[in-house]
Amino acid sequence: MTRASSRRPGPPTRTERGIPEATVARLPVYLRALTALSDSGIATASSEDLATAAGVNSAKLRKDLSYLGSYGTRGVGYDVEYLRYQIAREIGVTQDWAVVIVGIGNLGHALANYSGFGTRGFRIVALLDADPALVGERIGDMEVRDFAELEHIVETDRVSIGVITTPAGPAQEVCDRLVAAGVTSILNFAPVVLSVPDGVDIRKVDLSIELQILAYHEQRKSGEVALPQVPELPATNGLAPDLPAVGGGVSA
Amino acid sequence: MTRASSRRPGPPTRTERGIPEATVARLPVYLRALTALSDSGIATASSEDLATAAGVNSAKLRKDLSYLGSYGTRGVGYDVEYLRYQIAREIGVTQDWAVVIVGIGNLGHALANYSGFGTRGFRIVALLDADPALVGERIGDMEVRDFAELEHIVETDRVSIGVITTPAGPAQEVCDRLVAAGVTSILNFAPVVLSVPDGVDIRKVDLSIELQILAYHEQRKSGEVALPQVPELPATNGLAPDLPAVGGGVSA
DNA sequence: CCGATTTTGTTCTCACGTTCACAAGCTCCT
DNA sequence: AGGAGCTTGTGAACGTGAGAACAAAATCGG
Ligand SMILES: NC(=O)c1ccc[n+]([C@@H]2O[C@H](COP(=O)([O-])OP(=O)(O)OC[C@H]3O[C@@H](n4cnc5c(N)ncnc54)[C@H](O)[C@@H]3O)[C@@H](O)[C@H]2O)c1
Ligand SMILES: NC(=O)c1ccc[n+]([C@@H]2O[C@H](COP(=O)([O-])OP(=O)(O)OC[C@H]3O[C@@H](n4cnc5c(N)ncnc54)[C@H](O)[C@@H]3O)[C@@H](O)[C@H]2O)c1
Repeated sequence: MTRASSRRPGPPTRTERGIPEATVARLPVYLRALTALSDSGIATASSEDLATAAGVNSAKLRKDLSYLGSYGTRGVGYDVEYLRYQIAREIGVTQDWAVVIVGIGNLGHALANYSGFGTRGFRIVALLDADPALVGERIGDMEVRDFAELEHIVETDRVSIGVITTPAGPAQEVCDRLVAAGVTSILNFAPVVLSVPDGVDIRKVDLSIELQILAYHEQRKSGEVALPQVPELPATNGLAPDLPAVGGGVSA
Repeated sequence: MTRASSRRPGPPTRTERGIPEATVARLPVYLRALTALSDSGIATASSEDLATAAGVNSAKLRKDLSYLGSYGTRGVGYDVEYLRYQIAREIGVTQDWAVVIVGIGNLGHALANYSGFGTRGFRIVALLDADPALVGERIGDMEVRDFAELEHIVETDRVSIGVITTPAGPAQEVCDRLVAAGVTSILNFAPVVLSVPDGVDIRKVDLSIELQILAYHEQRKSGEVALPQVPELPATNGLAPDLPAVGGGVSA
């Protein structure tokens, strides 16, 4: 099977060319914490200070940073500006990435109005929508353009990141168009599972899911160990035979 | 959280009263997939079908579902309606949870206008803002109310979930007020690390972080193994001595 | 120049999460 | 009725991540 892939028997994945995904997800948090410290005029910070600012354990922070290299000074700590630059470089936000937003409804408007992206390594180069009534509307210093211009814009501005804020229905179709146009990273707000070819990264932001996760824990808090729990399994079976009459009998 | 852990030394965490966090985070995805199947008039689905719809591996899906109980039928699959109800019950969205949104700016407006929460187990009971100019504004069938009414509303409507969409500055203060008022679950959109007492759950949605994670992978794609990489470590040290002259000498 | 002190970088161990693989169990066909 | 064919539920192997602990390096005071 996958035995042929055993290159290094002893050393466990040296730094080589890969930072653990869990670490990658925390680097932006450290970056933000460092920026805050820098803005406060703090020049040096220990792993303990940084960990507190980032809301993590200091051992974890040190291990995370160690994947980037040895940027601290023992007995002293980390130079805030220097480390900030190193992390920004590692993430790739030392220069701006061009971004298009597709679907300028409620959420698209909010994103278009948000000023926080420009200061964090991203530049919104186009707001696209398929609705002719929206095309031409000005939002800040930008104008909503027709979704048909996608391919042209992606090529001209070398866009590699796309944000989908359309309804769930057209999301896959929009996604396919983005990929075909050359976009290789997608941030999806629509509540659907998008499928993309290899080589394209996709991340989703789903507010309903976040709330439902909170609800799960909330339920546990109130009921603690109580919970009606319902007849977990009726001794024999009784699964398919008797539907629990929740949403009414489904046709089909 | 890590309190009552050492109860059973031998058996590996029987179903008891705890579903792995990673599984909890996927249950809402399964719930949505089941709802979609149900809407399509499909009465039964195999783990393979479900896994495809949810965008996960079928073995993972089966293991996840096994934490809830034995709700499938071997050789057949899962009854869509039945399983949907069981998951909804486990998550706790068989009845609605009351939610307040604090900070009715760009993002707050978008959330207030969103109709998707009501159908997924949540009921927005109040839109709160500290800005007198906003108070009284109507959004859909709701009216923006003064943040000062928070305590009253939380008590009256038994609110347990709060959403923070204020700027980063006042977020911790708003968070403290929410907690003091009795809210025990918080969804935070402000780009800050909030600290809350034990017993309060907090989740964050951070768009800049999502984009930066995409940027990291994007950078890897283009440069592959290239990347200027910069003098990773100057042979000796050279860390603290020579600041990289990025932000100039800070007064610390 | 040396030892005390501080803090990093790393190693080790344990816990958690994912995937494979297959016996157990169900339905349907002959 | 009995076997063939599916599909679930789960034990076991494997991989990743978290945290404790500590040796290695750097500063500072004497
Ligand atoms: N608004 C929220 O707070 C919120 C919360 C959670 C999730 N979401 C999700 O985010 C997405 C957007 O939500 P919204 O409230 O902004 O919806 P919306 O209906 O206000 O906006 C959707 C926009 O997409 C455009 N659009 C539709 N089809 C298109 C296509 N094929 N190509 C280009 N543009 C197209 C529409 O013209 C519209 O302007 C939805 O999937 C929604 O489920 C929104
Ligand atoms: N808009 C976006 O697309 C977007 C994207 C990413 C992150 N965010 C974050 O989400 C948050 C909200 O963004 P926004 O664009 O809606 O900001 P915004 O400035 O439009 O709205 C903030 C609202 O909060 C209210 N507010 C301020 N202090 C308050 C207090 N103490 N109590 C109650 N209300 C208070 C303000 O009156 C205002 O209405 C910010 O933290 C922002 O960084 C927004």
